[in-house]
Amino acid sequence: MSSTDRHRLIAQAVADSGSATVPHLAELTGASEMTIRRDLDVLAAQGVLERFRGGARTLLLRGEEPPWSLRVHEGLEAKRRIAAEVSRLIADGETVVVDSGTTCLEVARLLHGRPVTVMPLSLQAIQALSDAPAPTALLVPGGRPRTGEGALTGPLTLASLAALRFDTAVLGCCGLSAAEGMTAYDLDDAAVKHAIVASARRIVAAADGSKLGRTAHAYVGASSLVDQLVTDGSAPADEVAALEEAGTVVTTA
Amino acid sequence: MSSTDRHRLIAQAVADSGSATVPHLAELTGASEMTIRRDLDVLAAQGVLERFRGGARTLLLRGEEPPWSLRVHEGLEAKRRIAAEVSRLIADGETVVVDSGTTCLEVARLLHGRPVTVMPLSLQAIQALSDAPAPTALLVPGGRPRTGEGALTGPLTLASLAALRFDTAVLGCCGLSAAEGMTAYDLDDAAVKHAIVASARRIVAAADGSKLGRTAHAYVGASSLVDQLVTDGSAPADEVAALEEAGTVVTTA
DNA sequence: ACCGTAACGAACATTTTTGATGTTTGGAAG
DNA sequence: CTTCCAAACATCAAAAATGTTCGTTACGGT
Repeated sequence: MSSTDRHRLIAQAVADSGSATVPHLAELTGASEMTIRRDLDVLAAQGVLERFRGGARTLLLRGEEPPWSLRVHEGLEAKRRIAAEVSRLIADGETVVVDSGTTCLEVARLLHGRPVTVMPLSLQAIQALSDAPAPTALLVPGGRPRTGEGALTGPLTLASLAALRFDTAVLGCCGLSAAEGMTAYDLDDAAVKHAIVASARRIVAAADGSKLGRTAHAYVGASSLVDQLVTDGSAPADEVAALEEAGTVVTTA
Repeated sequence: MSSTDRHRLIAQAVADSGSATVPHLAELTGASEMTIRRDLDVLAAQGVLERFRGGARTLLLRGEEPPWSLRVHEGLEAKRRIAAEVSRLIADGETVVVDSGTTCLEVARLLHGRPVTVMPLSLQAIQALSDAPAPTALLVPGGRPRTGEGALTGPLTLASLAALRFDTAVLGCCGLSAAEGMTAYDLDDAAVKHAIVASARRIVAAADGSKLGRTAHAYVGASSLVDQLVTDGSAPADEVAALEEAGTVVTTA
């Protein structure tokens, strides 16, 4: 078993019952107690759980977004397929702003080396593009990165977006439905997405099926502001139909 | 011999005689020709040299700044000592802006985990601080990173600096002398340094001895704008005396 | 334009290095 | 006083670097 698999198993077990002891987790995973302790330290540093003497308790509130480290590896192929489709929609020479989030990170990775100008809104995506060869032009927005997430937000980010105009925006979203529009997990993020929408001529949303029909806490705008949606096979058909009805072109990767 | 040592040896040999053949470099380093070819590919990608069939020729113009990849490992201990001294000058709770450059990168590394607010002006430093735990607050400036260097410059950078005020600025410089003031390698960089100076109450310059008494191409300002200079034992005594005369507090690490 | 030689790069084998894991032991927390 | 923890060391596996071989490609001479 790989260490990330074990991490996921531990996080799951702790989240399910609220807490777990070191010996229990050692038996569950087949690893030694020392390894479990080291894993718990890592997960605690990621904000997934909280250590106490002898074990750990969960910090994940139901309904809240799970931390970045757990989301990256989840449904990677689906994200890659969606990202590939999004990348196909972007022509050489365009200027593109890429939102934060795990799906958008994959999009950024695919733009590596292509002759486009990219402004990514997360530290992870900036890092992925920082060693890109000549044809790719990187633009860094200002902002405060959210811990773990790496998503840039705040006045500096809004100012950077306001100072520029883009051909295409690649938006990730936490929730998207024809009825409730696009939603994000918190207001800061929603403000950034709003600024992105205002700065780009074409809005492409990248969202796996689980995001469709869902509604998160912070409202970004009506679904009609999305020109094109790229999703995967798990998208609910009725929601897709409703979005198409509202004027969004939907592509299934 | 480590691979970076060999890279440096190759870069040196090619720079010295303008060009070198693969067999010659293989004999010089004791490595196989295949390894030399792979090394040359790496160095070519870094912009250090240019491949031609059978060997490589240098791309380093005399007087021009050598590329980042060659500077990082040069005089590392001296840089670390200087950085440690700079770090000692920064109190907990301060807001700090850290310039680009290899010495400043070491300063950023030492601020990792300390209870300070930091805005680094290079991608490398941002990366070094991106996983910093809670007490450290990271602020990302906007800008266009220079390839290889990672130094952020341009209007977005200037705007980010103009929007903020800092307790302390840590400046790296290419040249510093009492007579000629502080100089940078190019105008964009000089403009950024100028903005840094305008946004910080206290200016700390970090420069090893080789920078003192030297003058680069782009003028930043008089040496008197530096409140405190941290340098090392290799600094020329007369230059240090002249800077102290002009009002700069000089510390030797 | 053709051909021979030398250089190149892909593929594989081998070595070195690095990172992860397990074990032991002294010390700290409850 | 018992249990848990973390540092130190040993061990193992994965990954990277390096060397070797061989088919292919580019250059120079004719």
